[in-house]
Amino acid sequence: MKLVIVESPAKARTIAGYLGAGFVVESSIGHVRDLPRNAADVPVSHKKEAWARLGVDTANDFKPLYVVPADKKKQIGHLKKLIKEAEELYLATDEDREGESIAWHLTEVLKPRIPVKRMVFHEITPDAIRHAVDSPRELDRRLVDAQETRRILDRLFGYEVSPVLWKLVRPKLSAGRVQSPAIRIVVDRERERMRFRAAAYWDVAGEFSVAAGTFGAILSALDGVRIASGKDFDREGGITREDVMLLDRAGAEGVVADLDEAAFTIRSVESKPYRRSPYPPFRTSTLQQEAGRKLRFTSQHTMRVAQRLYENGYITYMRTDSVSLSESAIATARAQVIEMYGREYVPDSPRIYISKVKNAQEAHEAIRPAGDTFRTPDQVRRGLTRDDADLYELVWKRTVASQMSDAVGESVQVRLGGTGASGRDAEFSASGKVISFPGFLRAYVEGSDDPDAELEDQERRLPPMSERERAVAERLEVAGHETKPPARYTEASLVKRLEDLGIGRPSTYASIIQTIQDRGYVWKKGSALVPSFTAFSAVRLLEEHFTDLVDYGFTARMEEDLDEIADGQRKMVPYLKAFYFGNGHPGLVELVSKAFDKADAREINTLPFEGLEGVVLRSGRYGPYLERGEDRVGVPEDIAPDELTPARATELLEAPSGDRVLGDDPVTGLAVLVRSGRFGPYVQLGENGDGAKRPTASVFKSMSVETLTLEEALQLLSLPRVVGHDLQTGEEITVANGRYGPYVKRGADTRSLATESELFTVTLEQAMTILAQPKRRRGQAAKGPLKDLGADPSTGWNVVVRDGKFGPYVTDGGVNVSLRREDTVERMTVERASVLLAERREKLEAEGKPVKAGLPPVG
DNA sequence: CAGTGAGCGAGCTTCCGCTTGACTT
Repeated sequence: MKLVIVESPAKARTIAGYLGAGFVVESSIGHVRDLPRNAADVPVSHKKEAWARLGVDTANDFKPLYVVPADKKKQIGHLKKLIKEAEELYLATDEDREGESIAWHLTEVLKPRIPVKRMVFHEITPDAIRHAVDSPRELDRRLVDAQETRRILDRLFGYEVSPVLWKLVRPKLSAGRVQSPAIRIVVDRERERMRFRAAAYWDVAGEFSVAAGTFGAILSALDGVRIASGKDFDREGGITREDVMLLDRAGAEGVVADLDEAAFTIRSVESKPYRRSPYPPFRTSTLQQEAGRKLRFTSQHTMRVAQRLYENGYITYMRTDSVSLSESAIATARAQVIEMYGREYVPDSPRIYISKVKNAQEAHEAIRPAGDTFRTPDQVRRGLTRDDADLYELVWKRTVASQMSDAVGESVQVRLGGTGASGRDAEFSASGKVISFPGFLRAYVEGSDDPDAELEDQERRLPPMSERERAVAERLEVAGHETKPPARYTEASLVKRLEDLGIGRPSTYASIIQTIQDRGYVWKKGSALVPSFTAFSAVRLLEEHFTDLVDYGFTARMEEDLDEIADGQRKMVPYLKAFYFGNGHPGLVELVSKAFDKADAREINTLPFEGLEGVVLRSGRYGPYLERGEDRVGVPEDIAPDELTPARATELLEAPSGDRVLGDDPVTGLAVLVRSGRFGPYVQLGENGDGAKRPTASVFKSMSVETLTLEEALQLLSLPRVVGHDLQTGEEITVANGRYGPYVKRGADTRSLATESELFTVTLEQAMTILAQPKRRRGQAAKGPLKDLGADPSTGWNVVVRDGKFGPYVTDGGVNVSLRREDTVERMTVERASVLLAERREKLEAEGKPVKAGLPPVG
């Protein structure tokens, strides 16, 4: 028996059918080993290494630590069993960097003692598979090196830079080679929108009739001077040309009045041949784009549906950057076109598409209907859900159209003019398009992100007319226009932009979109991707401190370097050394430490906002807020950054706060308010305004905001209360409500009170009694140790298990250490605790921190 | 982002790219 391993189970099933008896075809289900994802993934043997956090030994030639992820263990076990019965192993993973790497990892994990052959194919047809089996090759270690370099670089980037964001922006944020430029693209577009100033312009639209019919035309020039239109303005609202005339409403109305009785003549009719070729077949990115535009699918939904179609044999593999079709697929497409539309709808020779995508690895075919004869959408629709059938139809149409003839026709440009009462010459123009042979357009028209552009493709017929023919203005109307800011990215257009930059891979486009939303960098408003204020802070930090890493060309340059590693012109270790430690330029380590030292959190979290004197926009722990002197007001989550105009900001700052006035304080005459704050409801004496501090007090938990009375509020505001003076020392004793609840205080000495109401009732004697008691540590003293383990055999100090805010821990009175994941309170022994404590002491010493002595056993 | 007093300590978050089921609700 010969064992063949491919990446995908569905592919394994297909190939098994082609190879027949004597072969067992199985799958690896993607990568089988990877760097440890987190501390829990690191094997015990390596936990102590300083580099365990990274999973890469940066001091020793970046040696990676590989582990088999939990969800792959079962399959690896299965493969190990199979290999025992096999006489030969064929590694048939994709022929690209990642596929070669999977093949190598398989040999490392399975350790086969039988002959191992590497076989590759780019299309799944019986001939191609047979040929691949008959002409195996060796594993290409240099290609594996290139993959390993890519993997390590991504890990170092992600795991070194993310902590900088945790410290300076917000915990749990992330940075990476792919996601960070993606966020930057979205933020950059929002910045453009914020800078954008609309420009208004007017023109005149006319309806004209000639002998053969009527048509619409737009005023294009007055006395030979071109009328300004949308393309003549820049994004700051300025006009970019001096030789055009800008019409305002009055100007446009003047033109209409002037032309009231004018006679018009056709001045020129120019026609040019029109020809368009079909689009190439789908690859992952274009499938996501078109499914987004035409079916309103998200990238993720498109991929889920495509996966289902693939597994059930409807389409070929859906994660591909290739646009090429197998010979048999081309033949099938052409035959289907002839059958459905006729022979004139296929060109004489087949169309061959070659990928122009940066970094294309071309391990697969384009996405097309599976099989040697394509089932038509009508044939499959019955057995499929609506979404499945719609996506199949899209794939089918695009594939068939890609082998069809060009669309051919004529485009026509007409100019006509007349003289106004004032003697001023006015010229109008109109354009039309007539398609004489639709070719591929019969089957497929690509969608567009821009609705105006979509109209461009449509046929617009003009009536036949000739030069010097008379035209009558049936109607002339003024029309006002405004320039529009550049549109926000959609999932589809962001995927396209990333692909154009060579960032990300077909298998990751959908997850990139997901990640940047999960991290709170981007949110969706309809189908538009809107960057959060956090994204602005993060991008700013990265731009200032990791300029090269978020450069849009970084991945493209990395890919060139990886190609050189795959070619043998360059070596992995020196490359990673230069990236990490620097080489004539600062390395990653230096950039990270500089960012930690120098970056100013306050500055990074100050966001772009202009137009209001004394008002700044900041991003804080509780989200974005506007600050004006003492006043602070939160910015609602659903406001997009470019919508926060000075007018909107003023509105927020002036908005009634929802505070309730309970009445006036009889002593000061000031208003008493209930407000809602960070720590819950509180009462305040006097309105904000002059910057003076206002006394406040938290509303007791036993009180309700709705029924709170002025009397209760005044009582609350009477805190802190002086209870009296210490009978011995004369020190003042007060009671107050603090962040840990009610307490009594004498100098620096404090004790908690049991209830809030005691704040009003406690007498001096009671306060003295409470203060005389030893300080109770919350939890510890109250609950006592969970378990007493007795004397540590190595130190002699008494060890107990206690419960803390981070869960159970052992302590000898000097050093504390949390129980590990594998420990439980019940199973804890003094021997185990002794080991944990020794480790902790060692670590403290290594970090130069003081190690406190423990306490001996009592008695 | 109202202000206010402590204590004893920890470990985690995160990358990109290959692939599917196995989970829970």
